[in-house]
Amino acid sequence: MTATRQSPQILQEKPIRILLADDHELVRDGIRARLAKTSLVEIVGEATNGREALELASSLKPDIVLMDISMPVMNGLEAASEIRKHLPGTGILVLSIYDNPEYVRGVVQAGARGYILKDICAADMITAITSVASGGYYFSSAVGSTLVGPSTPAPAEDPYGLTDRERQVLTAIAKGQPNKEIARELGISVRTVESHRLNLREKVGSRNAAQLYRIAQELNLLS
Amino acid sequence: MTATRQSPQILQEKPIRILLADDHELVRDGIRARLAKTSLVEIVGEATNGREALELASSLKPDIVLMDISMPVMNGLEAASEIRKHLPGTGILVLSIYDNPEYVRGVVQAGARGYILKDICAADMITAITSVASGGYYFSSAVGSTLVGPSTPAPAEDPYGLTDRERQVLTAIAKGQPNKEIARELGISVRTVESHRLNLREKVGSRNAAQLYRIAQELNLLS
DNA sequence: CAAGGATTCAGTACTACTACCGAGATTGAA
DNA sequence: TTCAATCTCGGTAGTAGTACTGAATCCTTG
Repeated sequence: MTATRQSPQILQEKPIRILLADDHELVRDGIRARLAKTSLVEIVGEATNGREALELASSLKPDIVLMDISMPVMNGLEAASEIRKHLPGTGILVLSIYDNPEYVRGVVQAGARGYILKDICAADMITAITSVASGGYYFSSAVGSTLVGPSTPAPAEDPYGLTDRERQVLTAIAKGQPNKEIARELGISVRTVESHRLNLREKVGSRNAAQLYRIAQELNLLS
Repeated sequence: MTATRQSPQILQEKPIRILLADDHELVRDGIRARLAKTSLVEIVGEATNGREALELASSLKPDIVLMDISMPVMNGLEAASEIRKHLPGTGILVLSIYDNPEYVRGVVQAGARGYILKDICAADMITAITSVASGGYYFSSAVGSTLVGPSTPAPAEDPYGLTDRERQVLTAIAKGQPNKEIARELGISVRTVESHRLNLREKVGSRNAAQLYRIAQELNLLS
């Protein structure tokens, strides 16, 4: 319930100590150049992979670890959860090139408190760092929206190649309606419904009605 | 894909224009006092309910609307979605006393880009405002963690009063196993499984196996 | 110990679903 | 037009689940 917060208070105080972790020197150079412009932050160390990040975080005890997800030896995700485990006070800010919702979720679950894209401008990057350092969460506009909502409203991919009619029938089955009722509702014979049912089970590879519910849900056919 | 961003760039630039919306004068006074300390932000208007906030937002075109959720006439949730609809460029930062995950989700779905608690310190409030003004998302540490994860891992309430054995059977049914198989697996007779099945359907009020899947899922019995 | 719930099992009859078979009508693409 | 897919419907048989009744065993709680 209570927020653990040792919050290094910012704004005009002492600089936020940052550990940089990215396997590309070019990226590190870029970040360093950007952050050099302000006295709000100070880079206290650099790592080129996840393991190194973890070790340096332990010894340097930075306020923030700013790191890439994809790194050799140990990726950012693993590194993040390790850091959270051993150094819960350290804020983790992930820098990524992907705006994939799944990535964002994964990263936050691993313990990161922020996710920014590499096309972020200098000012926003500092804002993000400040946010995380203050104990909050920060997300770039392109990825923040993905955090909310029922995970994936999913445009509903259909890997099974179901037909429209089959989808109708499947929906009814998932609602628990018996064939007779479905037939009445769709204005077709019970035998036809049975046909659809059989075809459905064949297509999705399930043994019985109970399993069809799962499929229906997978395809987002239920309200 | 591309982030829409008209980002008023911050830090040492012109102040962020804020519209304050809270039905309690005391709270507004507090916020005003806090924000007066910095030149980064400027309060351009105040509203005491959702409708007023919407109207003032339209006329004043602030960078940020900082508002409470619970307000008379039109609550913060409705106001947020209206503002997003009519003034998509305006950042909405919600100030609340509740750290309820559902609230946070709802608020973000309604269009807010930040959620902070009223016990936030002045510096963090400014950080939050800066974050939202820059096009990002900000969440207080106490609520940010609720954003991630499968909505509700739910400790699985059981409104049906199922017994342990029944739960076992239900799990198997939901996996699509026929009674015979369930019987073998649990080392009991098929008739017993049928009994459990019947009792289950009675307890949860469903007509057939397909519907039991839904219940199983509701109770979080599936991996 | 008595009471009650959970769990176990059985008989009987009926309904629903599954597994094959085949086949006509329609439609859109090659 | 020919072909393939979809949607339609039927026969027959077997399997699975539903609906009702009744009852024995075990375990816990009063």
